[in-house]
Amino acid sequence: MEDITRIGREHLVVHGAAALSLRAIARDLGLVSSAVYRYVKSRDELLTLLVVDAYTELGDEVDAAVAEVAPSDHAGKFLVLARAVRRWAVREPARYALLFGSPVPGYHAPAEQTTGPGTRVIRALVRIYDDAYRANGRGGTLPGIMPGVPAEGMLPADLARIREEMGLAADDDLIVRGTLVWASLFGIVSFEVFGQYGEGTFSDPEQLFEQHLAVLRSVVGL
Amino acid sequence: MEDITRIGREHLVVHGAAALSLRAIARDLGLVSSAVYRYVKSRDELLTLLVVDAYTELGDEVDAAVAEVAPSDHAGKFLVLARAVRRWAVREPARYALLFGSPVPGYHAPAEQTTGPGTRVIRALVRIYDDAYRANGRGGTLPGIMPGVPAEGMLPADLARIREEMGLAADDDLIVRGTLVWASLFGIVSFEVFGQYGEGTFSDPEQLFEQHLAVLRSVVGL
DNA sequence: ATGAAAAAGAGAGCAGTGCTCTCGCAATTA
DNA sequence: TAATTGCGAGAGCACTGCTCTCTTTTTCAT
Repeated sequence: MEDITRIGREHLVVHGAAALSLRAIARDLGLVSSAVYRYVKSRDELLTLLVVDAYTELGDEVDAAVAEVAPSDHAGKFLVLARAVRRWAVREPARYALLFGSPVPGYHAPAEQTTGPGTRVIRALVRIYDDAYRANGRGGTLPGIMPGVPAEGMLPADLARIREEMGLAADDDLIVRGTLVWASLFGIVSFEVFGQYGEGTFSDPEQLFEQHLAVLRSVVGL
Repeated sequence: MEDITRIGREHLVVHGAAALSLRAIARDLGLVSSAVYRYVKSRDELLTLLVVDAYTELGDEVDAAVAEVAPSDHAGKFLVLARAVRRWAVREPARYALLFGSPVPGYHAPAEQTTGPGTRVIRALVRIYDDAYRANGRGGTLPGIMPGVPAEGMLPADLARIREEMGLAADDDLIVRGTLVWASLFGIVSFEVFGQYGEGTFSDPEQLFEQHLAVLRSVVGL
């Protein structure tokens, strides 16, 4: 099993997510293709294995980075979290694509196995926001939402449910801003990893990333 | 050729990007597989065709939406642009994934065919920022970048080149914020389309999107 | 140690894929 | 009318996921 996931990981980084082939893995293992079906029920199950594996490694690295920062340094925790995400993504573009790119066709990750490791980053992020909110209050540094867009529809109920499920103190506005910064973080990382900025547009993506982080900090009041 | 792209588009929306099969398209056309190779050199070329097709449709809809707004209403133009992007993405998730998801394995879009239509949205977005900057100046509504993160490395040179190539008036800070909002926009759209928020977390994604837009407006000073 | 049970792998085979080749028919053009 | 060109058919190669049966190896209890 370990051999299969190890070779699978290698194939992932070399050939990409959707080109993952059980037969090729079997060849590398010195086995015939049918033999690996003893251990892995299908290609989808192998994908799930690799998804969980990737989520876990990303989560471990993010947690380790955040743990290095003093508990009261909320802004510092935010920065190292974001940098840990980017570092992992740049180092492992194929596995990043597996997690945050287009869903693999015909494959739907089973929620019961992937939601746990798949939510580690956002849970760490939310904890940082909420700790800062509890420590400093609202802070007053947040640029105000433009008037004329009150939360409508089911959104307030959703936010209340999220606050309860995750045991948050943050108000609606901060939760909304938190999800925005969360999605923005992966948006800018995806743009860099997937080459959406265009070839050679930014010769120093890390510098651009740091500038973006500085703005995102102010968005969420850190 | 039109039939091929049409059927290809249909297959795209039904089966997804990487599952695109020339043989299946040939079947739907009542042809044998080798016959379509008269018109399309390879599967990759068909993908390029569909990529350009999708970029063009997205660009057309964005441009049409922006053109409906009064030239002086820069914030309104920004909002309708963002909504047009989201609307198209939600309506065409498979084609959106083809453009903004993980790159299809083994396929590299030829720049000379895709960069033109592929940059229409960002060019429209940059034009909005820059028009607003020219009309209102810096505005002073932008929350300041936190101290300690001056632009370093090659970034200032890159920004200067971009300013010249696109004929911009905006200063470095606004260009950086513009790219951030650009990436953030596609980040939040991707999260919604690719289901990264989690099943049922937000029952009204459009409301969340509107809240995010309101914050993004303030990020770029609109 | 022996014999039964379980595990592991081999091999064939089915249906599908991208793609290349040759062959034949049909339409167009000189 | 004759030649050229365009278009489709069909076979074939190497690949994929996956299922089936068969054989070998290992494990374990007696």
